[in-house]
Amino acid sequence: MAQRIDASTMRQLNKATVLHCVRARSPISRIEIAETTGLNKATVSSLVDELMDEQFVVEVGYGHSKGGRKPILLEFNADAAFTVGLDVQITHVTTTLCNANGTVRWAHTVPMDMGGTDVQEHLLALITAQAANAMAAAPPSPHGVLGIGIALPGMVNFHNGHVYMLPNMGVVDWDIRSALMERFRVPVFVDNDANCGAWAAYRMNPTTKNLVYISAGIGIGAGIVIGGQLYRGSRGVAGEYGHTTIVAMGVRCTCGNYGCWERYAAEESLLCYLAENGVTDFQDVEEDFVEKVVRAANKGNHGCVQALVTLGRFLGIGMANIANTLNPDAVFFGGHLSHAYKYLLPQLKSSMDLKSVQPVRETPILLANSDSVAIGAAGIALAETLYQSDFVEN
Amino acid sequence: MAQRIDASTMRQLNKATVLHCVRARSPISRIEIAETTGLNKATVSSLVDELMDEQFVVEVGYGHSKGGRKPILLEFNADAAFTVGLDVQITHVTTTLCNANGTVRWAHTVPMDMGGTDVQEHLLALITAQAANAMAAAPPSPHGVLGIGIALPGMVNFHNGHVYMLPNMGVVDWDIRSALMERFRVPVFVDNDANCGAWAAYRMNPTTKNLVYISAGIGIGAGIVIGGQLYRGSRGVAGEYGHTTIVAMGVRCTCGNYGCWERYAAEESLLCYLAENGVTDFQDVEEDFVEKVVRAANKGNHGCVQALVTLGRFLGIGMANIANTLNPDAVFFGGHLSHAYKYLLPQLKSSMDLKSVQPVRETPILLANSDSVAIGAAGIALAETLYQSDFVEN
DNA sequence: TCCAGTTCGTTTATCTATTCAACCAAGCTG
DNA sequence: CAGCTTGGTTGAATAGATAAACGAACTGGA
Repeated sequence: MAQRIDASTMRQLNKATVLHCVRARSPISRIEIAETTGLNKATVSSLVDELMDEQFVVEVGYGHSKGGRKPILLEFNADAAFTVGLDVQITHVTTTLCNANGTVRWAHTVPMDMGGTDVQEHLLALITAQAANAMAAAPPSPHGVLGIGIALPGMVNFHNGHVYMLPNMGVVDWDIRSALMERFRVPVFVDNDANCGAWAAYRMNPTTKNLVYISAGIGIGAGIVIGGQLYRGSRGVAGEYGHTTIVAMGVRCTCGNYGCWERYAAEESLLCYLAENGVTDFQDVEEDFVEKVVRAANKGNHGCVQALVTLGRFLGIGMANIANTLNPDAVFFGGHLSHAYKYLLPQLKSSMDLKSVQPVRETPILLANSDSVAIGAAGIALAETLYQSDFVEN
Repeated sequence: MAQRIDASTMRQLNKATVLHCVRARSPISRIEIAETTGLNKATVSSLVDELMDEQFVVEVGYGHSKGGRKPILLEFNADAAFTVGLDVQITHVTTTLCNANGTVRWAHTVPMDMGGTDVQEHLLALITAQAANAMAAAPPSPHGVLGIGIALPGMVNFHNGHVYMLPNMGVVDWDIRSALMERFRVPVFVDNDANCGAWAAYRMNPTTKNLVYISAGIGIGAGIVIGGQLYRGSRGVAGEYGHTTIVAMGVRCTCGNYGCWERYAAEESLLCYLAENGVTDFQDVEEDFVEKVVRAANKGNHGCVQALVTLGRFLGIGMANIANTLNPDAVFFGGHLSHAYKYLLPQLKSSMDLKSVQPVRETPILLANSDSVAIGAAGIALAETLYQSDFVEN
C-alpha cells in the first residue's frame, strides 16, 4: 500500500520535476522552470538552491535580456554522478562508464572465452573485473559511481535478480544479483539485454514514450517501454518475441515448438537462406558472420542479397505483429543482425506497410545505436539509484 | 508538463488513497485505514469526514472491541454515483446502469437492425435512446449519473473520440464522440469493445494489474491492461491481434494480408473447420451460430467437436504469443466464441503449456463474464469522471 | 459497582512546504 | 537618468500533515 503523500514527499516530487525540467530543456532560467512546471518561482528558487548544493545543477552564465534583468541560465551537471553498464554477450563483454546523462565517459570491450570450467564463476570474475576497471576510470565527482547495471543475453528477472536461463551459456536458475552484490559496495542490477537496449532508446528519445526495441541476433528478444517505463511483465519475462509462432505448423525450433519467429529471422536462419540461394561459403554462425555476408552482398553476391531480403521479410512479419499489437511510437532495430540494416530495413518497412492495420502503418523503424545495450544497462542503474526523476512525466 | 504537486493536490491524492482503501477493504475502521495507508489517524479522520460529506463513504456500525472502544466501520457507498455503459454489437446493443462499484443496477438489450439508410444516424439515435433509458432508470443518488461509456466493435481512438473504422458496419472516420456529446449533459467516452472488456476484467480482479482480454467473435481484438491502466497505444489502436500473422504465407485475409490470426480463429474459421469435418448444416455465421454448434457438439456430433478443437488450437497459438510477449498475470477469454469455452478452454490451456516459454506457462486463462463489455464501458466512464482513485496503487 | 487499562477517534499545537506579495537587482528604452 | 520590464529573493500568509494530548467507549478484574 502506502502511496501516501506528506510534505516531504511532495517536495521530493517537485524537486524531481525541476531536475527533469532542467535536464530536458537546459540551459534554462528559474523563471522558465516556473512557467513550464507550474510551480511558483519562489518554490523553484528554493528547489534549485538544493539541487545546486547537491551539484546536480549549475549556473552556466546569463541569457539574453527580454527588456529587463538577464536570466541566469541553469544546466544539469551530468558529471555529478556516474553508473557502470555492462553488455554481456556470448563472444565479448562491453563495459561502459556513463554519466548521469547517459554519455559514455569510458568504454572497454574484452573477448569472452567460455572455455573455462565453471561458467558462473568465470562470468562473475569477468564482470567483477570489468566493472572494477570502469569504477576506477571514473573521474572525481560529487556523487561518484552510484551503481552497476548488467545486461544479460537471456531470461532474467530484474526484480529478484535471478537468471531463469542463459541459452548458449548453459546457465539455469542463478541468483546472479546476490552473488554480485557481495562484491561491490554499490547496488547491482541485472536485466535482459533487450530491456537495456529499449531503455537506452527511450532515454535518447524521451518523447517516444511507447517503444519496442528488437534485439535480433542468435535469438530474438524485445524490450518494451510503455508510458516511459520499462514493462517487464508479471514474472519479468515480457518481450519473448523469439518464440512467438509466425508459421503455425512450421519448422521445428530448439524450444520444441514449431514456427517460432526466431527460427525464421535469426542468425541461423540467414545461414539457411544463404544455402537455399547457393551460397556455401558459410558453415556456421561465426564471430563476424553477419558482417561478412553484408560485405559479400556489397560486392554484388546475388545469393547473399537474396538471403538478406528473405530474412528481412520474416523479420518484418514479426515487427508488423508488434506494431499491430502494441502500437508503439517507434520500433528500434538492434542486435547483431542490425549490422545488415542496409539490406534489411527496406524489407522491414515494406512489411510494416503491407502487414499492419492502417493507423499504425507509418510506425517508424529506427536503427538502434550499436552500444545502446551497455548504455541502457548503465541507464537502468542510474534510474534505480538516482531518485526517480523518471517517475515524473514530461 | 505540469505534474507539480501543491498542498491541495496532495490532499486530493491522499483522499483518493483513503477512498481506494475503503473500497478495497470495506468494512474498515479509521484506525485500520491509517495503518494500511501510513497516513496519520488525524489525517484519516479529516479525509473520511470529507468523503462522508460527499456521501461516498458511510458509517455502517461497530466492529468488535479489541479490549477498548469499538471501531466504527466504514463502507464505500457504491450507490452514490452511477454511470451508463453500452455494448454496441452488430446484432444487438446492451445497455447497463452501473453503480460506482461496477455493480449492474439496470440492464436492457435491444436488437440492432442495420437495415436503415444512414448507419451513423441510426446508431446515434439508438445509442441516445438507450442511454436515456438507462439514465432515467437511475435511482436517486447524491451524484447522479456521471457519464456514459460506449463500447464499439472496431478501431476507435479513445482520446479524440474518433472511429477509425467499424468493419461490418461500413463506418469509417467518424467523430462519434462529438456527435454524442451534443446530445447529453454528461461526458461521453467511446472505446474499443475489447478495451472495455479488459477494464471490467481488471476491476473485478484488482490484483491482476497486467492482463489481456481477448475478444474473439467475428474478428479478434484484445484489450491490454498494464500496471492497472488501459494501454491503448500511441494512436489508440493497440491490441489489434486479429491481424497478426500466425501463418506466414497462409490463407488470405479480408485485410489483404496472408495468415492473420483471425483468419484461423474467428467465427468464420469455425465455419470452415465444420465444413472440413463434414458438417454442412451451417452456411453462414448467423445469430446463434456458436451456440448451435456447441449444442450439436453436446449431442455428440463428432464433426462439431473436431471443428471446435481445431479452432481452439489456433486460438491457443495466438494466446501463447500473447503470454510470451506480454507476460500478463492472466488472459481473459471473451467475445462470442467464448460461449464455446467448454470445448475451447482445454485446447487453449494445452497450447499455452506447449507453446510458451517456461516462466509463463502457467498463465491462467479465465473465462470473461458475458456482460463484461458493457460493464467495462460504464467502468471507463466512471474512472474518467470520478476522481482518479485508480491513479493510486494498491 | 468501581477503577485501571486499552483502543478508537477527535482536538489542538506544531511543523513543513507552497504560494502570494512586496521588494531588490539588473537590464532596456527613450 | 527616469521609467519600465524582467529575473530572482525575501518574509508573511496559508494549507495540510503530523504529533501529542484528550475524550469516548469498551473490557476485565477486584
